[in-house]
Amino acid sequence: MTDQKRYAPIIGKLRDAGLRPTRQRIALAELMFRGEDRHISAEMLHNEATAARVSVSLATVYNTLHQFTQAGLLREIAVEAGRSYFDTNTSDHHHFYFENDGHLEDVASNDVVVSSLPTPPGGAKISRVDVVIRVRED
Amino acid sequence: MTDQKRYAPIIGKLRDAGLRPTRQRIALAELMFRGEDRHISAEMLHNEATAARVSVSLATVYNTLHQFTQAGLLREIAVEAGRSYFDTNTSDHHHFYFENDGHLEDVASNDVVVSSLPTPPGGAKISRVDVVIRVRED
DNA sequence: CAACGGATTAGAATCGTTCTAATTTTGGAA
DNA sequence: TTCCAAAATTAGAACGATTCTAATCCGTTG
Ligand SMILES: [Mn+2]
Ligand SMILES: [Mn+2]
Ligand SMILES: [Zn+2]
Ligand SMILES: [Zn+2]
Repeated sequence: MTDQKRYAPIIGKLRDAGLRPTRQRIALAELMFRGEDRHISAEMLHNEATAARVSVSLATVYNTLHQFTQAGLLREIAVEAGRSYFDTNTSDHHHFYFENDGHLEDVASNDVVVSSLPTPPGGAKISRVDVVIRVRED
Repeated sequence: MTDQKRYAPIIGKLRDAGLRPTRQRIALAELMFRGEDRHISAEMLHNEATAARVSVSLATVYNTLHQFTQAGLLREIAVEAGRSYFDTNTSDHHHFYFENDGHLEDVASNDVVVSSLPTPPGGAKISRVDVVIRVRED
């Protein structure tokens, strides 16, 4: 199987998002979007790329994460000051945050119900509602 | 009126929290807790202290914010990676986050209802539930 | 294949925060 | 009061995550 075929879905995804399918973006997308949904930091992704013998600079990892986010392929989540996570699950859902080790897990979408949202002041429009359930183990 | 009397409530608050009422802690508490509830960053508080001609190092501002948080006088909030806010309102409530200028506002406590919280995996205990309603103006 | 513009890169720079080690202040004991 | 030990403050260095710069590379289009 040629790489062209192997990566056809990802290349299409990138093209649809208006992003050139470069070697780096294809490899990073491959790493992030294969398998299950993930919550990944820039450093984590950079390490994974290195482990997979994909040579990408950290700057490109950041560029790619932000471009993907802007294109709606990822969602950026801030739970602790200092580090951003990027969520490969862009559907409407909420999170457990494990304070012990700082990782995130999805909450099954119907397991949190936010009823009765307030009207934002001054005619502002709601762009997103984030529910973070902070938990501690042991 | 002597300073001793003027600051008596704040000094009591500090003592109750097991913190020595130093000049710096009294001044910072005075700045933060007078007036309405606030969502303030370390840099903002340091600037306010400077403007009020209170000489405090930035390190002490950070120390104080963390000590107050640990003592339950403040609550730390992360809405964007890179910067922490400290909330003088420690009661159970949620927030609007204005993406335009990055400021926070309280949501009247009964205006958000989170019904049916999920059980955390692996016997973890919920320590807090944060709801952030991201809004955009204009 | 040429060429233009977008993408990548190494490394420097920036930013918020934390750390270090020296100095000052506090509160209690004598 | 005076003295001391512990706690608090501080300047500045260090840190970790992220962003910037400006040189080089590569994808696309003609
Ligand atoms: Mn970002
Ligand atoms: Mn903190
Ligand atoms: Zn998620
Ligand atoms: Zn608040």
